[in-house]
Amino acid sequence: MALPRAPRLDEVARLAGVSAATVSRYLNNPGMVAAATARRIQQAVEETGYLPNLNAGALASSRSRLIAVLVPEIAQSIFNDTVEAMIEELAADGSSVMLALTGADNRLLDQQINAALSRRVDAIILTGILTDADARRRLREQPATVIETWALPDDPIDVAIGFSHRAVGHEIAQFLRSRGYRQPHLVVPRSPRAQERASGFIERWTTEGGSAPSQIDVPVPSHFGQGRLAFRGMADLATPPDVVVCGSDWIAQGLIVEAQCAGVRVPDQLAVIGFGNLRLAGDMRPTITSVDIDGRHIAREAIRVLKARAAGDPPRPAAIDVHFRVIARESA
Amino acid sequence: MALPRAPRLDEVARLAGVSAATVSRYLNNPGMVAAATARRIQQAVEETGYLPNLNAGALASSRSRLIAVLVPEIAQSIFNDTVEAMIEELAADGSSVMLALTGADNRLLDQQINAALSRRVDAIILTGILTDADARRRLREQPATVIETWALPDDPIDVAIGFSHRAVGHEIAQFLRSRGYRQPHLVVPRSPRAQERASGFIERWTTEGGSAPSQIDVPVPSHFGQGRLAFRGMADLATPPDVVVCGSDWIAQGLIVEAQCAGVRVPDQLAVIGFGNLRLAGDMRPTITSVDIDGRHIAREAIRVLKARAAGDPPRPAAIDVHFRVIARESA
DNA sequence: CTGCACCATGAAACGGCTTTCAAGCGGCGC
DNA sequence: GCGCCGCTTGAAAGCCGTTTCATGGTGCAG
Repeated sequence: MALPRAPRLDEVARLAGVSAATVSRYLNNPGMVAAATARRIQQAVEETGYLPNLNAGALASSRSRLIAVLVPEIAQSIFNDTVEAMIEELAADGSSVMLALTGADNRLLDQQINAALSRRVDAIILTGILTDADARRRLREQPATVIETWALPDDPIDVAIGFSHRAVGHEIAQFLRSRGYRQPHLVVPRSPRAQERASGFIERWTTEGGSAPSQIDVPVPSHFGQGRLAFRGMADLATPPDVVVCGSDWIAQGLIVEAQCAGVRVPDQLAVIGFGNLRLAGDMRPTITSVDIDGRHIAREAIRVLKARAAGDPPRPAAIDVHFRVIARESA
Repeated sequence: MALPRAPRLDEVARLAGVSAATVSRYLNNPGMVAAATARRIQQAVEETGYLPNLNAGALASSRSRLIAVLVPEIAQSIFNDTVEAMIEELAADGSSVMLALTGADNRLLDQQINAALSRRVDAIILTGILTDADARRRLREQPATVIETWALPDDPIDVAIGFSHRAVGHEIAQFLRSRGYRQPHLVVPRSPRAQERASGFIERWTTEGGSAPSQIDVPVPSHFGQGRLAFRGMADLATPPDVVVCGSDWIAQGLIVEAQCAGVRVPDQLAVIGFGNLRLAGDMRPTITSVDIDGRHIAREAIRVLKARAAGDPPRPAAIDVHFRVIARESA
């Protein structure tokens, strides 16, 4: 196991018969060097197996090509599709992702922001993270681009890419009314986003003349087991619902399983709608009506912003609405 | 939005009335400086809001405090618990994680290894990734610690932390025999690990006098929908099974749902066992018998190895067996 | 009191790349 | 034939820490 020191830029340069500066230019901007020189350098790179030291590069250029992605957790997260798309798109663009977990309660947010800033990341992408006034101020007062995703705050820290959770609530209310449901029951995770969707739903539902829905709150992160519990909890309701609006597809799935075990047919006796349009929504039996969020779209918009900034665009706050779609399936 | 340049080490030093070297020592090894000096430095750090530039630090010390974690994907991954534990434990230890996705088919493995090496990561942790001879050679010929997890290869690249998938197969066979099942059917994802478990199962099952099980292979990543399909596929079998051995809890869950829809009672008419012991296994109705892997244990062992190496331990290959446990529940 | 060991600290030399500045060179318009 | 322009390239000055080596001072044994 011989471990010869990794080759350096100047060694490649010597081999190619040019200066280190030229090799650097070739690597970062191939068009800048003459074609013949480029060929010689490329050959030297291959011959030595040279891999640039990105730490040195980051130090010299104050551009780390490292993006911090902060999420509460990944074991059971509705954001995983978005995060996966983000990492893939960034990798294709030549950046790497530093993934940091802030915990469901955001306990580690400050610490992780510091870690990201210490690494001098080019950008911090927040997904599904609530930031208090203090954190927002800190994030505003630093040079990296900050992208909030999955929501559209009134006062974005920098750039926000997401959708209106309130509008989702409206749309679900609209959808269920159009299908003729009368008595909705809400199962709402204790997250600001989910609460906002619920509030939007109630707003529209009652405006349209519906009677106030019943509601139960559940802990985050939401998961299958909560759906089961939520169904059992419904036994206590004064007026039995004809449709359950679930804060996530997992909850919807658990609720359907429990209903079926109790002999309640879905959707004939009880309709169910989820949120997130996870793969299982289309796979479940019955298939689950849900709300689709295009994570890849969010990811691509984020990259677009980052590229624009890297190209010198003035950092000007923006809110990008990526919308959402109710996907009607069997369950509602 | 004023963006004054980030404070530097020497500014903190001047404010504290010491040299930059001393501040550096205090930050990396507080015990090295006198108590009174430490207090002054700490105060200066707080006053300036100093955050060390880890790129510069990495360059100077050739220690990046950055660990690359490579996984095939995260949207639907049985490794997420392990990865989450890994990131949390590493963060607690002061390192950050660069998460890279290699794709279900490992297509991006080479590219991601290069990205990690370019960042001069302290270690590369592979989870659920198959490496061909070429990749293994490359990984061996570089200075970073390489940790393979979730498996115990015969010839670890460097350190392996995992369990024997073959032994899992043995254990499941043993377990099902002891419960009196006679006719198993295997639903096996097309991943080397899953195939190895299946092979171990068959080995033990037939050795103990059981008749050869039927088997169907399914694509990776495995998910709920495949369980449903797998159940339907069972209609064609010559001899109907009395227990289905699934390659993941998701498959098991999908299979149970489909069985119930078909009027087949689980486990009375058909037993099911999963793998991974995801949270939903305990939440499903009926609860799913599964095989538990302690992801956090794997993560902690990995940290232990990294710390030992950082402390100067000679890099000597090792295979650490973290074992596994069959969790008996209602479904089998 | 001397000498020695040890602790706390500072000065300065890197670490490997980027980028500014300047210069060489060939070509083109006049 | 001259001057200017633009394209390539090189030299060298950073970027911001870490670490080695050296030094001054302190305490303790003899």
